[in-house]
Amino acid sequence: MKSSQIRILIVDDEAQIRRFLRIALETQGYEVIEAASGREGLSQFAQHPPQLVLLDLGLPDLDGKQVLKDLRSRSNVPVMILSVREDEDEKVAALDAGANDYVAKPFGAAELSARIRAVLRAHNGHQASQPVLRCGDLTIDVSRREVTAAGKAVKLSKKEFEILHLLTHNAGRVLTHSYILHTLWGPEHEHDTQYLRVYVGQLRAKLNDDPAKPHYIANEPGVGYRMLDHAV
Amino acid sequence: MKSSQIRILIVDDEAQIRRFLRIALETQGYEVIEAASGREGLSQFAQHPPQLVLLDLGLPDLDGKQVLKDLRSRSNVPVMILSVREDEDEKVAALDAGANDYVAKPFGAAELSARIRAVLRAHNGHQASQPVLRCGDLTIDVSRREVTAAGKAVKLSKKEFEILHLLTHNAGRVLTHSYILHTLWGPEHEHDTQYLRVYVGQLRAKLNDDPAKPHYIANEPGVGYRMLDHAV
DNA sequence: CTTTTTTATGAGGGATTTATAAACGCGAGT
DNA sequence: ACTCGCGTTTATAAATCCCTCATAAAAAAG
Repeated sequence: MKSSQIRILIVDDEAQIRRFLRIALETQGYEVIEAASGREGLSQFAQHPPQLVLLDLGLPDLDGKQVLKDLRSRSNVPVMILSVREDEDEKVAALDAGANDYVAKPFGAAELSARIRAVLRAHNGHQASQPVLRCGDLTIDVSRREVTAAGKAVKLSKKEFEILHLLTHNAGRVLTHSYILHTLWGPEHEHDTQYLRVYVGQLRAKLNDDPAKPHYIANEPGVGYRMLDHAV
Repeated sequence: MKSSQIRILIVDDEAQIRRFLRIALETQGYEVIEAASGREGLSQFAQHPPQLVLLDLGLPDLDGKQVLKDLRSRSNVPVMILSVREDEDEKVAALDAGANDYVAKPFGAAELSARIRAVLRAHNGHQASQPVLRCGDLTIDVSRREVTAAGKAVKLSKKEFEILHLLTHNAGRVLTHSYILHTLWGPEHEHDTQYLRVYVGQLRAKLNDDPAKPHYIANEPGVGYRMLDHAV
């Protein structure tokens, strides 16, 4: 079994920073593993090879640059340096040692995410890889276009997938009929509510969902539909 | 093959900055060409394709982001944004629009050079990184342009090879018709879906692949194609 | 309780998408 | 000039999906 979920290794000795990064990255759909020291980082890297490494330069045991060197000796995985040091020589040294980017602390979560996307995009070759959506026992791998419900793979048509994707992306919120229709069918079909009923019915059939006691898609009479997110 | 010298295009309306950059880059051995506006930048890009673009966001005619968009619609050349704006949203927007790096003015010449090296390294690295691609019982030797399926050598034409290469490089993911056409045929044939059908048919014939029960190339109706990666 | 609105679901026709063969134009090489 | 391979176009049958319609159940309103 291989999902296209992207794994990121954080190597930083400050637990607070690791926490902050983990939360920021997991909400983006990334899988996060941590290491509090250079040696642990290298060991983690060997055991669970990540697609990207976030590396702090100030580590207790090994120097961050040494860790980078070791990584580069065995892999060309993208490495982004996170550091408090604003020294230009430091940046140049790290970048020339093989780092793909150098972000000075403090940094915003949004900028870091965008830089991660940029680095991954450059490395994978142009196509930005999208994360895996999860909602209860439902997983949606957008780039693979694969859906599993309660462990079982479910084959969906294009429109079915679009509806499920839209609902899951806004899990918990009620999406009005007209909003869904406007988004997926276009403004001219905003009032063709029947379209939706048919497709939601097909979706529920494929997901083994009972409209009377919905596990996934719930109906809000007169308003629209919503994806249930019982305890994410 | 192009000349060994690496060409960099600077797009910035301030002559002073262009001068500063030109001096800094030429001492590093780069060939430098300049443009003072967005339109001139795009025209220069078309006439003398550079290996890297340094782009200022604040241009007199076109918006910098529009220039980036135009560049991205026809090339995946590395683009680094130079900007006085430190706004985080601005950075995120530029990076997500396809920029490879975002450097805030004022910056040091040494750091800029190092970042340029890092971006170029990452860009060149990913092409030379995998000399032979493997996916199931399919092997693709990129430099030799040789393909074997289930042990047997398969002779492919240029376009057939490009399609198979692109699909295999993103094995598992669904690549949309328009993405494949845009990448291999160019933006103007983005909607000529029939091209693809013919070539995918030829590929499947040469690979002995049955469209009804595909072993290699699977169709996602209404979306695109994907290479199957059963248990890598 | 009756009426009206909203929802669920099955089934089939029509339109779109796909697979495949085959013809055409073009340049490279013989 | 001829052939051959390749990329492009056209044509057509088959497969698939989207939409429509009909009907029944459920919910809301009167």
